[in-house]
Amino acid sequence: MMSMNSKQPFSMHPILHEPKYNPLHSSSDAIRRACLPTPSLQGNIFAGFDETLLQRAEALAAVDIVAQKNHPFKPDATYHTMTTMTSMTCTPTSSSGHLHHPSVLASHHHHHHHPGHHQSSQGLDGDLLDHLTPSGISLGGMPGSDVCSSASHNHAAHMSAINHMQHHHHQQSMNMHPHGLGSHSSMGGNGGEPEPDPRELESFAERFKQRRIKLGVTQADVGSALANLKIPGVGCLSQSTICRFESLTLSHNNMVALKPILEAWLEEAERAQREKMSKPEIFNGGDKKRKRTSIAAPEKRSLEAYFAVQPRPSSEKIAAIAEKLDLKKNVVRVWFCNQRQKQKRMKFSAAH
DNA sequence: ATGCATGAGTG
DNA sequence: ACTCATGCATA
Repeated sequence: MMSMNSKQPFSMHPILHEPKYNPLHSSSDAIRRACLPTPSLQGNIFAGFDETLLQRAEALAAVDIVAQKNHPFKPDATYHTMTTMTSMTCTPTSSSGHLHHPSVLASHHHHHHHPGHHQSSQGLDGDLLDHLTPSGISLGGMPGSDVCSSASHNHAAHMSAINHMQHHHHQQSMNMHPHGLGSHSSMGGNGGEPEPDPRELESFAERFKQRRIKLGVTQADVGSALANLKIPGVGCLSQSTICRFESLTLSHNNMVALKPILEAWLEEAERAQREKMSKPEIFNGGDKKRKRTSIAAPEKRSLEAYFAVQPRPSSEKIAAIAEKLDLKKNVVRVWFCNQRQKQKRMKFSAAH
């Protein structure tokens, strides 16, 4: 047995590599913040009261529970993060596991944005959550469970050997200023990936998937195989990322950054296969895991309702919401972060 | 295919 | 404390 080889054990190079993608596009416009499944609520909230929102959400939630009798787990129970030194990273579902270093695929354009706050509906949220405020809650009837201040982040470090190095400034939406329109692509430092054209990306993703399947390779395989390409600054990627690439559920910049890499892999894979075909030879072919928190439907509904009113609640509000829903503050915070990311993607794809 | 989570980089 | 890119775990 000799089998394969072609695998490199390690490859850690802290290369700082900056993929530069032309800052031009910036085509993300069309900012619309409401595409959540609770349109009816949104409209009314502002008109009248905040409490309504909550009660509605929770009432619905309650109904939900009863109706479905489905309450798999307590929001709180499922949470544990222990990656007791999980070995390395990439060991997807099938075949090959290499080391890698995810990284730098980030693209950066210009940067600026203002995280802290902005936007309309700011005054509103205040009202909305007023009830939630600690004082309000106490009265409300949830004596409770403390948890309020608990930073609660039990996750032990999960040191994977991964080195992320990205470099990004910021980009899209919000603060892009259209001045400089006459611009053209590439001029400053664009050498490889010319157009951030959504159409092109879309068709590429589709072709990619098709060719990948033709090669008989899984998404996970692609992810780990990337490390074999030895592209500076590029290690392997997860099945998740490949899947998201194919389904266009990554941010535009992320898609643009990944495209050349996956394209390179595809070419290489097809070339390798041709080579194999040409010669009739042989071939060949635990620890503690992190537990994923599962937010129950009722809580999720409430969160969505809050999000519709205020996508960026303050820390205090997050804490209040967390207590109210009996969730860890960190879980709520992360939920909002993920929700924002998701919404951003949705906005983008909706615009194209 | 997706939900929740981590972490680097940035302010 | 946020955004963004990614990943692990899971439905």
